[in-house]
Amino acid sequence: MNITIYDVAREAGVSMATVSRVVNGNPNVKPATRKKVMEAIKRLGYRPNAVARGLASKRTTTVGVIIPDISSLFYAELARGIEDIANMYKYNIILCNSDQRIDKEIHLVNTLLEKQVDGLLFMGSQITDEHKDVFTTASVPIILSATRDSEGELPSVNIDYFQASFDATVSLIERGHTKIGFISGPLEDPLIGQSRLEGYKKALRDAGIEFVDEYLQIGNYRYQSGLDATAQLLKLAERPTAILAMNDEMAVGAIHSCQDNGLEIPNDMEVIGFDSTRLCAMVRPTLTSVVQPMYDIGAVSMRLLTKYMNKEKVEEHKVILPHRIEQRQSTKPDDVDV
Amino acid sequence: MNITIYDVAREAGVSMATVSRVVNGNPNVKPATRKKVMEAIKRLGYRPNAVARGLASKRTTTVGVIIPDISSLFYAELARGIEDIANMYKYNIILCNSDQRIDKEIHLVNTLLEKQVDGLLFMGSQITDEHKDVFTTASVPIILSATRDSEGELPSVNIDYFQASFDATVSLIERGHTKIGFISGPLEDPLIGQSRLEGYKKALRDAGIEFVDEYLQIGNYRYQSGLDATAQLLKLAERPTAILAMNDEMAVGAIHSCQDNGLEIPNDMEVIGFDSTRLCAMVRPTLTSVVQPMYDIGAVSMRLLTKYMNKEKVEEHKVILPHRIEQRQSTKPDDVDV
DNA sequence: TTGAAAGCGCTAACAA
DNA sequence: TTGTTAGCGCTTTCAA
Repeated sequence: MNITIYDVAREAGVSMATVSRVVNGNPNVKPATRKKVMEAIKRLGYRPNAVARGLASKRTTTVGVIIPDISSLFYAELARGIEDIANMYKYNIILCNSDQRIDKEIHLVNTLLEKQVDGLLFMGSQITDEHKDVFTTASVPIILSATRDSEGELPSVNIDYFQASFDATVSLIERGHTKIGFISGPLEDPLIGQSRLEGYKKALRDAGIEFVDEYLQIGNYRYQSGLDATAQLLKLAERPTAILAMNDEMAVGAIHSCQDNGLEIPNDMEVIGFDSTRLCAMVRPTLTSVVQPMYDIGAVSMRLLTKYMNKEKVEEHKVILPHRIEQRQSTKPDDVDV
Repeated sequence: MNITIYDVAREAGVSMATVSRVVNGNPNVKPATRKKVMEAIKRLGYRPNAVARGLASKRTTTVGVIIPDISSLFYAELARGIEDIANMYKYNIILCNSDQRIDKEIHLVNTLLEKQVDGLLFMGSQITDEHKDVFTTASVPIILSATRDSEGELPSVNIDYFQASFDATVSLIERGHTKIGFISGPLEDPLIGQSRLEGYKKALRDAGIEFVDEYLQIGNYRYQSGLDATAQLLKLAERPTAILAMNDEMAVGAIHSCQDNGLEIPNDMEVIGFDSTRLCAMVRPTLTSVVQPMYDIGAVSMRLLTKYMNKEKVEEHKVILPHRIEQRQSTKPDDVDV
């Protein structure tokens, strides 16, 4: 059998309550008593049972994290941000991969709630009514991380995808481009996929440039799809002179595809990626990319969650983190005033 | 207040025990009774409390995972393997980043044991006596994943790092190289870092090639260090004609550094990486690399852990997974028999 | 096939 | 400052 708080109490000649106080750092204990208890704990090798504590106190100091795929560079970085802050506040995280499958997502939410997590961090694509149904059955706070619901009812941490994509497109237009290829991720995702496409379209519209259907290519965020999408673009009679890809991996594919076709970057083709992952430095020429602060999104999400869990006042329930464009070699240097 | 098993029992007009049986799929329940209970559960929106269950049953269906850094491509892939298999066996994982800091590792093991995990998966660099001390206080199985203890007492899942490095070096020697640069990770890590260096040295020795101190460069597994290490190698009077790097990221750095210096790959320099991550496809020329099946290491580790947790017979406590070299364009094609 | 009841190891009033 | 005690919500004998 394992050592329990009761064994420690007997060994130290005090009550369970006193041991509990010592273990939990309650100041109402005479130093001498505390010492006795500490010694008994050491002698017995006592290790408090967090499950029993959780049952009695109704707090588990554990939060659930539902993530599409931890093996993706993007989400791994985000997860690291979450875990660092969780760790700072003495929480542990139960991490679950959902593969963006709705049934799995719902199932995981239920499982995590059964496990009595103190809060939930959710990353996914769309928030359906089914999601909202489970969410409302939860008695603990839930935060959307790099994910939004269309009505914007739930607390969330994001960047402004529309604006980021808009800005990147504008920066290309300002360089004189009118034929801009757009390599999107799947459009099923209404709030990231769609928003970014809308940002692109808006920038064109603002500049009086017509949207050309063939310039829109749908990828799957993988290298190969960037390669393929670009091959399609290059086949067009009126081929684009610049490409905006919705993540870095596809952008690297775009660069290579261009190079394979004898184009020189950035002179024959300018390319901008998205996410500004480490990958940007690992390609020649290096990749200009929209910085999406993934680690920060995770960290801020977790920080926000701790506030909800502690029932602190939260003034901003929907956090938008800033983005910017990191210039590297796949775009021409900005004109410099002399 | 939340709905408890007692509420369901009353609603269904049965005892708590019967509800428990239904919830746990115990067959000794009359179908009609089961139906009554199921309906009551649905009506009340009952959600079993896993913490209470854990306390009563002494099983949490949760395993602890201690990983150096989830944001590393290598470990993220491994973690995905772990989680997939855990999920398959209905376990959840509590994931913790250790940053390879011993004090943090020890602390995490203790925290996870307090949380009553049913088992532990440990990834780190070296297993010190301090590690072994905590490990022995655990009453649940612990498995080392991509990590080994020098004495080889604990169950573990690995590849043969010595042999992998040996094989890669031999393949270069067989291509006629005698001047082979070796970009290592930090050598503090005795079982991965050192083993691989030894494999390299042994291959040279077997071929009667002398080990040249300057050909050994120490990196930190990041792109920049591959760039820097290679720059050093290229400065040598007798510069290498081939480079073996201990991960893909550094190998890509090596490729770029060579190209920056006007060398053509693979003609002027052959390069082999390690891990065979997706990165290999994302560089021109594509990178030949030693395949270390990271996902599988995670999956097999978790599978092994389930066996221990179920007290099944395990014939092989130390699993060595096969490795191989994936030929791509950074090495010259093998001679083909006509 | 079902129910009664004794814990699991701890926290948190409350009392002293 | 310390102890007593009643749960927390469930599983698991044991008996019926």
